[in-house]
Amino acid sequence: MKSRRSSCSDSGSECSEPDSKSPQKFETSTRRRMAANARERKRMQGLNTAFDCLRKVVPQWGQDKKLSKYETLQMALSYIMALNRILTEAQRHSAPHRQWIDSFDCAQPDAYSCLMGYDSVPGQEYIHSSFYHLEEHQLHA
DNA sequence: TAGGCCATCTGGTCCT
DNA sequence: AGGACCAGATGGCCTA
Repeated sequence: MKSRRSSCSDSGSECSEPDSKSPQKFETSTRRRMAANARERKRMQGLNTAFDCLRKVVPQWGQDKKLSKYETLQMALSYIMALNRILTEAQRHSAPHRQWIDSFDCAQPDAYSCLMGYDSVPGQEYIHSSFYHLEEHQLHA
């Protein structure tokens, strides 16, 4: 566990004034806050898992240091654009090999797992939705 | 020691 | 009402 806010800890007890509400209401809101904190923690862990998955498929060029989240996103963007360009060029210059290119079903979101080399990973849905988002963004650009 | 990166908490907003 | 998502604040850890 990393840092905690000193005054408003996991209990959430010091952030509001117990006297201003009935003890029961106070307890309810405290319990809700704790549950919300736990959900948020879990959500962020899922997000980090997705970032780890992304780091695995993005080129690092021998960098021993782990890419930051921002760097990972930048790298993913560059990587996708580069692959896209390669594919476009290949399609343009090698019509006879069209069949070979078309065989890359991995370009479909449903088949990302075969690109990534595993069948199912936690947070995969998040990655898929991100790719959908990217595609939509490109369509509207 | 400063700056970058990160985890966590929190309150607000939107959606179901 | 409650959950998901988001952005801001805060403090810890690490490196140059």
